[in-house]
Amino acid sequence: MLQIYNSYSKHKEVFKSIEPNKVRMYVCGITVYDLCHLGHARMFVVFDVVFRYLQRLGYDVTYIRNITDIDDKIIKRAAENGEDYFVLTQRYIDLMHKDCRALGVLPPTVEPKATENIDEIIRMVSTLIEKGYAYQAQNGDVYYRVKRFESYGGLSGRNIDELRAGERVDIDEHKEDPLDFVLWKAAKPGEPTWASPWGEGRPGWHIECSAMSTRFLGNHFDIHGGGMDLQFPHHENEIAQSEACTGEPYVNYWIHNGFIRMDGEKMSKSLGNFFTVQDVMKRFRPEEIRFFILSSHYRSPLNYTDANLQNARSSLSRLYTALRGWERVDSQALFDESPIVAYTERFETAMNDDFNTPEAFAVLFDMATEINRHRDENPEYAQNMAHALRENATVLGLLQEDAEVYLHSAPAKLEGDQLERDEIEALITERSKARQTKNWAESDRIRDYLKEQGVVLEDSGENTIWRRE
RNA sequence: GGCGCGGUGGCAGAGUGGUUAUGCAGCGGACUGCAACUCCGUAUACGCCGGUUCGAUUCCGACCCGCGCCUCCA
Repeated sequence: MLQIYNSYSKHKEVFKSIEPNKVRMYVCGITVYDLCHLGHARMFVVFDVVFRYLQRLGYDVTYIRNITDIDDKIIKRAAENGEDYFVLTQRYIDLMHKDCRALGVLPPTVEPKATENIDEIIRMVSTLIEKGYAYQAQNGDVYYRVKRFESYGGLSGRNIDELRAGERVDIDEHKEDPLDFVLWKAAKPGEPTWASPWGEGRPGWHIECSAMSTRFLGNHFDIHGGGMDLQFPHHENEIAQSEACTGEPYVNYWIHNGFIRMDGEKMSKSLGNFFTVQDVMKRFRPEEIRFFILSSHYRSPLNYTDANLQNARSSLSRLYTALRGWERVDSQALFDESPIVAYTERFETAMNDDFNTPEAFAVLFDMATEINRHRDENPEYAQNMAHALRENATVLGLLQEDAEVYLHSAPAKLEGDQLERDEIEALITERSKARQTKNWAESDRIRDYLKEQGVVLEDSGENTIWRRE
């Protein structure tokens, strides 16, 4: 039975979907004005695993992940570049998709954009005004009237008075209340705009998610996710907008992923201490990055260090090594037999506990040990265990590559020369000849040379296999 | 200041009121021409102080330290 930590209740709760066998899930994607950094990657990967695991449990999942393609930062960046905002956003959307593909992130069911849902946004703002939850101010902006929404603060655990007393609320003379937030921004010269009942303008940030989630998932849906930093005010505001608009509960389970850290601090754009996914992929395989992300629980902070990425490399190498030689055979004779099923049950128990991927990893490693242990003496069992290992890893989006291909692949986009496969194999042949004549000096010379080139040899009897490290 | 999260062995990272997490690294052994891979074995642990308990790393309280949100941010 799946349990999910609900950020709203601050407890783990048994997951029960609104409709039997169906899950409707919305996740806040990114604002597309720059390259994805590791923090974005964590969000993509974490919710990809949620998506995959819900499907594994047999749910028909509708997964919506939006793209924010109009906002202040986009407009500013486009102006700096002297290009149209939609040229800028399209470029970064393409790059985001490229990063996601590399990281093994499955496409969501629908990936809506703010600018393609302006009608829905306008409709929602209109309803909020009609119901007295919103008002147009002197400056033309439309604001949400926070004090009208009684349960405001429920998600982030704060109340309106505390927020008002907070030091960082900036006073805006146009707002009735400093906590009110913008739903529709009146046009400023030179900005992209859309026509609306309140004049030319563009949507505020929070409203797009309310509008798009409602459009694609209905008024009330199962899961809403995003980064921890979106809990307040973004998600709090979404609840206020949607529930005020529809009069129905908005979301049953809120899931928030933790941050990536650099030297103990949150990795973020504003602090400037971030690595882009592309930066890291110059030195590590995308799968190593994915492994690194899933090696800690999704709600915990995750420290970015070279050592941790190296650790992911070694660990993944161990798993692929166990899979080597058991490639994609359909035989399932033993797959359903109890010793193997027991591991899969342990794996699911781990995942059922709020997507405990580190615990799930432990099971995968135990399976790997089991394969290695029985490789020679009971190959049929090992084969089926390998099959089961791969099946379980699929839920994490890992170990999908052919083991031999993975282990032969370059772990980094090295500058300079890298030995080609043919050269490596020629050297191995040469070394084998030396070994046959017990010319150990020559044999070791070749092995040392390859080692310097990042190629490790493994002898087993007459055969020698290799991998890159 | 308000709200919240966390401090686990050399590193990373789960978990539990009494029994091996797991991975990497270390040590010993097997395998090997030597290695690598693999297997077997093994050491190192639960921030500090009290309390509850037969027994606490695990529950409760205080304290120290770190982090996050309160402002755009995954």
